[in-house]
Amino acid sequence: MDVRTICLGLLSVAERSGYEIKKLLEEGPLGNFVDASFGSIYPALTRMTEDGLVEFRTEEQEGRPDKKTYSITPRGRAVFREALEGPIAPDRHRSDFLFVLMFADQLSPERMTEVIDERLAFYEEKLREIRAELGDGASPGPQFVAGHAIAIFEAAKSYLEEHRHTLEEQQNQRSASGMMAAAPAD
Amino acid sequence: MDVRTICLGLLSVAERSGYEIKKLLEEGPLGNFVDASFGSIYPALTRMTEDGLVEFRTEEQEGRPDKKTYSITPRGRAVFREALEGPIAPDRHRSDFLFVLMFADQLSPERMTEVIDERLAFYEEKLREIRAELGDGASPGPQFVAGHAIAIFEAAKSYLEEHRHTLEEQQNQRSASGMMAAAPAD
DNA sequence: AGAAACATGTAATCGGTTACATGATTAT
DNA sequence: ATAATCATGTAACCGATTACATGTTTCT
Repeated sequence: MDVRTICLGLLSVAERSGYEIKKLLEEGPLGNFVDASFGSIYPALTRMTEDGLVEFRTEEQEGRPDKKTYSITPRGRAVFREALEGPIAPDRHRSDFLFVLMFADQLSPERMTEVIDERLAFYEEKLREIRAELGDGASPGPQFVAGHAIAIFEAAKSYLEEHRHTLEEQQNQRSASGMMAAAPAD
Repeated sequence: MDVRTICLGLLSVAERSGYEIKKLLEEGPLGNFVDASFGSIYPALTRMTEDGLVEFRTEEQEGRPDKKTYSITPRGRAVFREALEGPIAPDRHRSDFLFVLMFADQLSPERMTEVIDERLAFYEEKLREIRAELGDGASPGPQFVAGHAIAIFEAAKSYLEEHRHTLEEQQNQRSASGMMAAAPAD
């Protein structure tokens, strides 16, 4: 999903400024699965205005740049509808954390404990965050997405809690066997 | 994690060619959480050879380009160790699927059913795939990563199965209420 | 006093993808 | 026959990130 489609989607629900779009992507349920920076949002909005997919109204403000509130045009809606009906690209879940754990046997016991504990703390905070946001008034779409985020964070957390010992036990063996080191098997 | 570190990691376990690295990233447990294309792997390997992090031995072959089998050098190992000890970037999970479901109320019932059924089929295939790969002989790291993939795919699958009705019921309501259409609330 | 929120925009850079180039062997 | 696997490499392109530029108000 490119930044243009993302903006179009958010604007299909309500009119918003570029700044507000960024905030929604940081804080909303979508925050966990979609991302875009100011440096991509503002140019996308400008370009889509040229293409007639969105239009904006300027609200004058003191002390700040004038706020540009964008709304989607009928053409924009049509383009977005096509995006919703077209093929959906597969998820891409990149995890440096899991990459690091792949090489568990090269980690010191302290490092292992550190990264795992940090991760668990992260999951807990994330879960608290999402549950706080999740007011009961949300419509089905956002509600579903937030719930999905909770489901997978919880699954990841439980898995880590229940299986960390498989990584930590090995650590003990390595410590126990002294300085034999050398490259382990695949 | 950049491509260089990824290659270094795989080479820290055993010597491999660029082609084999690509295959491991497609098929191994890491396949779900790490990615790199030939167009980035080959240049990375060349550059790391120049930097003395890896070295290669050429195996002559007929009918194909000579195979270059890379192995990690002590300096490469040191660099990789540093990467393992440095800060771990947060996961980035991008999902066009969830983006689309965010706008559930703009989807036709047929489309909704289609995307959900496709997704469930995808989860099932993916799970079969991972379980097939997951020989019992794997070392703790890879075993953990594969298990993690299974855990989150299963969680996602269950969540979708158990909550798809929240999206589909709304669809019925829309159908029932006729052609009232118009923009829904946030 | 200082940080964070509000608000938009541009330019340089960059890592990575896609497509191209080449071509035999093996499995379906 | 045709597709897939094996095998490396380059070049063009591209979307996006990061940093820069500017400046007030409000919260801590």
